[in-house]
Amino acid sequence: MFKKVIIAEDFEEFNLAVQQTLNDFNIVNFQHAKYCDDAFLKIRKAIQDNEPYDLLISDLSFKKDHREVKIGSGDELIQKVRELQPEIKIIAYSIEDKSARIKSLFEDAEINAFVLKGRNSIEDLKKALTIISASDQKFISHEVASILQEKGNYEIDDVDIKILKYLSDGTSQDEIIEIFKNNDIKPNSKSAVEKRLAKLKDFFKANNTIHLVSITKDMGII
Amino acid sequence: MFKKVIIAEDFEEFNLAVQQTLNDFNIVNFQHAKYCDDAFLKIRKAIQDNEPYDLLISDLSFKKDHREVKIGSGDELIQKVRELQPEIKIIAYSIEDKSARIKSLFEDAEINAFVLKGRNSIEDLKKALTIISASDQKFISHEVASILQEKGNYEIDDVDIKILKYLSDGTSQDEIIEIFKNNDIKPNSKSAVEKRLAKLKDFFKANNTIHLVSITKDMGII
DNA sequence: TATCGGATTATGGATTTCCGTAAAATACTG
DNA sequence: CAGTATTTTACGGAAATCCATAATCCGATA
Repeated sequence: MFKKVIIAEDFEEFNLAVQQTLNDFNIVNFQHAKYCDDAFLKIRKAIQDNEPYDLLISDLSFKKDHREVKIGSGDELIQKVRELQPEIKIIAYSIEDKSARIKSLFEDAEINAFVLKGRNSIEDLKKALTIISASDQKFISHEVASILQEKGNYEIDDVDIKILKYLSDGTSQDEIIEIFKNNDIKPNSKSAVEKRLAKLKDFFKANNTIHLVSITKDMGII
Repeated sequence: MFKKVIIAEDFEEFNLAVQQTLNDFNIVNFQHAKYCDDAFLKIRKAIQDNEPYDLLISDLSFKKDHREVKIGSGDELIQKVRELQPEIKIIAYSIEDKSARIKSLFEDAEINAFVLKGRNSIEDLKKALTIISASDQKFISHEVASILQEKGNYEIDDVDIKILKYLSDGTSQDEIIEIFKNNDIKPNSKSAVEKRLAKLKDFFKANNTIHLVSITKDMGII
């Protein structure tokens, strides 16, 4: 079982529950941070002191408040920690159930477990701890397990997302093309953008561009 | 202080924290429900037994799962409870920070306190309990307090919302007009809908309709 | 009933988006 | 290098939306 754990979680309620769970596993050496920045600093410090953490339990969404932060989301924190300390085990612990985001966590940041906050999340957290401490097996809450099997959104690339984001931000297609040209983004012709939008509308079964933006917002893609 | 409390909250973590807080106030007679339906039944039963609750602490968003429910959100639960038992005190306890929703809770359902889940929510919960048990004063977490002062969205009516919802659902303006005509919704001409959209875009400072839908989605209006 | 004001509806032209076709550029293959 | 395939770009007409103006309806009031 894990010896030294760090929790990144802004809500007291979840912190309390996680700590209680760790106690149940007789893990007493843990710390928590309410901001991603703090968590990252602690992890780096621990490495320097040659006493690295062997598990990170991190929330994904952190509330913004008065404090200015460098790392604003758990996704970023996890990514940076994975680079800094590749062998650390990571549990994402979040209410997030958007497939795009979870998928990218497993594929890009290579998290070891995803525990969905919900009616029985503590149970899941215990399972995750048991499984990933004993092996390199992954764990994912069953409510969202299916999304890992989903045939990929691999057809949707970075440029598509950019277009969608700009659209949802009130930018017209003409303006987007201008921006793309000024920033040397590769397909930047009127018809290329139009074609991509047509493809996206087809893919997401959207009736029109408004619908498309609405759908992709709901799915957490933008 | 309150004698008999019911908590409607689907997350174990929050239930635990709230119950601990009640214990701190020496409130021992409380129950909790993970589904709105259950909470409502308990409240009704308590009235019939002549032992009504004097406080409801309710979350707003409840996760959907396999179980079929009649009351799907805290907003609905609160509304129904307020009708059933007008004198009960109600604390909304939620992560929700969309002004439209909070405002309507105070104005329509006349909740007594709104506690925002966040880094210091337990502190706020204690304040709310103290204040509303002793008087008819309202409490609202300071992070969202400002929105009650906001000049109203009173310019936006039911038809506006309908239009926005249909748009975000992929319906074209022409189709919306058709639907309005078939359902005898009062302004149902091309230009009336266009005029309303122009007004909304002006109000929300949206560049175009896509932007408008995106903004109103973010604000929780649709 | 006459008239005023506000809201709704009608109309038409400018702009933007939509969508199909075709040319041009680029990549890949033998 | 020729030939094929894929991607990007160009063009143009159809459709939808945007926007300003004008006509019409409808309730309130004296």
